[in-house]
Amino acid sequence: MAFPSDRTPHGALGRQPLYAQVRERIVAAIESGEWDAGEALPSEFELADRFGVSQGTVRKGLDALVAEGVLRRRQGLGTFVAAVDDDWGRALPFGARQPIEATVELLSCSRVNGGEAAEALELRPGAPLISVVRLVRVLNEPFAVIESAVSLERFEGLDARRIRQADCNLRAVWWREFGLRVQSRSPVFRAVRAAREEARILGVSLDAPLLEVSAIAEAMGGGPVEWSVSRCRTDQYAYSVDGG
Amino acid sequence: MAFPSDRTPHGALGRQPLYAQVRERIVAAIESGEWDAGEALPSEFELADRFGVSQGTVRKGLDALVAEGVLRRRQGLGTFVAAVDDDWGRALPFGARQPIEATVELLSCSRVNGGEAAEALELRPGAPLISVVRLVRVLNEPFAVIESAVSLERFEGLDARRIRQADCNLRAVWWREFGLRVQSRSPVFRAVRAAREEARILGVSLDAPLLEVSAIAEAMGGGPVEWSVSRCRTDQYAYSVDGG
DNA sequence: TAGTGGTCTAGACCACTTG
DNA sequence: AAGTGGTCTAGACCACTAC
Repeated sequence: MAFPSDRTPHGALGRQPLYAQVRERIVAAIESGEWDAGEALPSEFELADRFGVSQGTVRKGLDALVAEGVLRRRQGLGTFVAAVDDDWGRALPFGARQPIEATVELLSCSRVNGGEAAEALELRPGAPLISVVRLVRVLNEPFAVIESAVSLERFEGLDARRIRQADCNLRAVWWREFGLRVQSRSPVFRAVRAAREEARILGVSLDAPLLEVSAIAEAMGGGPVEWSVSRCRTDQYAYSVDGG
Repeated sequence: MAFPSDRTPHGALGRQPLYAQVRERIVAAIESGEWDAGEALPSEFELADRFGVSQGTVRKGLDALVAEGVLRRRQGLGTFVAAVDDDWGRALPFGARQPIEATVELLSCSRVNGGEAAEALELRPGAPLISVVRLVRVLNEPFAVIESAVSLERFEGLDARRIRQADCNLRAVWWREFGLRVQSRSPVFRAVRAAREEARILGVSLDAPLLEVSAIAEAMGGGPVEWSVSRCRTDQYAYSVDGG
C-alpha cells in the first residue's frame, strides 16, 4: 500500500538525493517494526513502485544499508532485515581469525547521575542515566566487563527483566522496545591497570593490564544514544572489532 | 551494440562483473605509476571509452576505490589518487575526537629470520625478513613503537635511506619503490606489560600497561605483505583506528 | 517457470568548478 | 561556457532459488 506522500519525494524533505530518501524511509519502516529481523523486504521493483522511483535508485539505497550491516541480500531469494549485533567486539584466540562464541550475563541495571557519560551523550551535566553492567564469558571464563549508559528519560521503563528477555543484547532491546536501530562509531582504545572491583570479577591480579574499549553508539537518524566502556583481559584471547 | 566479450577479456580469469574489472585495471594503472598521488584521473566518460563500458559502470568501479580510500572525488573538479596513509592509527587526546599530529622516526632496519611474522605472511617458517622498527612521537613525547616485517625476497634493496626519504612512511615506500598499494585488515588488540626495551624507549616504568595492536596489511590484488605490531603508551592519549 | 537480486547500457539532466 | 562529478530513468539481460 502506497501512501500519497510516498510518491512525492521531491517535495519538502530537504533536497537529498532520491536514493538517500529511499534509505531513510526504509530505516523508518524497519524501526517502526514493519519488517522484523530475518523477514524479507518487498522486491526492489515493488519498493520502486511504492516510492515512485526506479529500481536502480532503490538498489542504491539498499546498497548503503547492506554496507551498514542493516540488511542482507541473497540473490534469487530476497533482501532481509539483519539481526542486531551485540556491540562489544569479538574474542580471538591468538593467531586465529575466527572469533570464539561468547555468552553475556547481566550484572546490574541501576540509575546513576552521569558525569563523563552524560557529556558524551550530549545531555546536561549530571543528567539521570541508566547504567547497565554486563559480564562477557568465553568458554565460561570471564573475558570482559561492559558498562553501558543511556539517558533515563529516553529509555524510561528499562529494567533487568527486559534486558534478560533479550539475552542481554542491549541493541536488541533498543530496537524491540524503543524502536531505535543503533550502531557504534569508531571505538577508542587504552591499556589500563585493573582496579579492585574489575580484578575480582575478571579473576586477574590487581594491577594486571586490561584493554579498555570506549565507544559511543548512534541512532541511524543521528545523535548519540549509548555510551559504553569495556575492560577486557587479553591474556587468553585478543580483541577485535569487526562489528558495527 | 557491443557484447561485453567483444572488448573485454573476461573469458579466462573467472567472469567478474565489468565494474570489478574496471576497478582492477585502475588499480593496476595506479600501481604502475600512470597517475601519481594527487594527480587527476581521466574523466569518467574517457575511462568508459578506454575500457569499452558505460559511464555508470566506470562509476561503480570508482565508487569501490573511493570507499577503500584509494581515490578521492570532487564534484566539478575530477577524481584524484589519494596519498598513501601511514598505517598505525591515531593518537587521541582524552575526550577529543580529532587526532593529534604525530612524527615518525626510524629506529632500525635489519634482516631477521621470521617466526610469527613469517607465518602471518604465508612464507615458509624461518624465511628471511626485513624488520623495520619505528618510533612515533606526539608533541615530541614517545607514544608508540612499531615493528613491521616484510619478505626480504620481495622487498630486496629496502634500506634505511629509502625509508627516511619517504619520511618513514612505509606505505609510501611500498608504492613508490615497489609498486604496491597496501592496506591493513582489521587489527587485533591486547593489553600487555612493558618489557625492558620498550619501557626504556617509551619512557614508562617496567611492567606499565601498554596497548598492543597487531595488524596484517594486504596488497590490493590480495595476499599478505606486511606484518606489524605496535606497542603504545596510553596514559596521555588514547588510540583510535579510523584509517585503512 | 516465475520471481528475486545483480549487472549493464544509453541517454538525460543537475550541481559544481574553473576560465 | 565548458568540463567535471552526481543522479536518475527505462529497459534489457543474466544468475540464482524456489516450486
